[in-house]
Amino acid sequence: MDCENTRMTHQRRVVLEELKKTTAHPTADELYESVRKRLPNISLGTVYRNLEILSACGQALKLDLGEGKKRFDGTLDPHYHLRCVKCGRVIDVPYVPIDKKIEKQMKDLGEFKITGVQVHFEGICADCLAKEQTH
Amino acid sequence: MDCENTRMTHQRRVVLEELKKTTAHPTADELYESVRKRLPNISLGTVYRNLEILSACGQALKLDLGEGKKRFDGTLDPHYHLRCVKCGRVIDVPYVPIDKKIEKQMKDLGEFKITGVQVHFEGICADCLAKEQTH
DNA sequence: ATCGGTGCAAAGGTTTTGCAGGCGG
DNA sequence: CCGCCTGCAAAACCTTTGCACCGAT
Repeated sequence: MDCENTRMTHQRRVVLEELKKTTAHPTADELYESVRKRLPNISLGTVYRNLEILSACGQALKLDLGEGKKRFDGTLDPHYHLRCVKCGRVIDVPYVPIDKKIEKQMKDLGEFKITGVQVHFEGICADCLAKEQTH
Repeated sequence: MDCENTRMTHQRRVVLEELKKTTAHPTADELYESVRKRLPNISLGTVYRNLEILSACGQALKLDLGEGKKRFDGTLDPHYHLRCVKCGRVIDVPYVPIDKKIEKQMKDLGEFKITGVQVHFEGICADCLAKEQTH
């Protein structure tokens, strides 16, 4: 996509700002709700269009954790994600350089060229672990 | 889900058989088309319901590679998947035990309990690599 | 002034579901 | 027989898109 000819409109700026404010990995609709508090007239379509452009141009990450909807992330530093199977929350997992290891092991296979790896974890988050111990 | 009280109906059997026939990782709709050749009256809803039950009960795998639709896999032996960014095909990648390594490294983090890892690759398949060299 | 962006609403694609009848164990 | 399963169709969701107007550069 052509990232040169994009304009930083008010709407796009607010979408990006709201996304960077949170670590909750909001869906487009969730972000729409929080952006709407500042821009009551913004449309859901605009939020989708801006999230698409922002993620295509490297200013945000688009995540798909198999929930049937996409999530977005304003944190660009390398990290992984864990989806809590109890509460559904998506939390950040500190980066350890496993991508490279995987790719290195996989490179030997030779029948295809690997350009990227998606890694995400399933598990139980700290809050839900605590709840389990209480009961 | 309760896998004890499920019945092996004709439709369910054919869905599973057709899924096991292929390594193409069909979507629900693609599988519907191939099942329909044997059961012309089956409905798409039935295919969806059976794929849900079969994957919940460990007789098939449900894949989500971020395409906006799910794929299904009748091969239960451990293996990974690579989605070709050129042609969109999903091909099998032989298993090397990286899951365990990742989990081991991640276990030390302690703030959450990791129960599973999803790993999938992006790249260029053998066919598309061959085409690139021709041109 | 240009041309990308916006709001609105409709449409698109995938998946789920309510219902009445059918059939497997 | 009981109760899971089916076909059908509508609905539920998430996301994209056509259009006319607006506004960033």
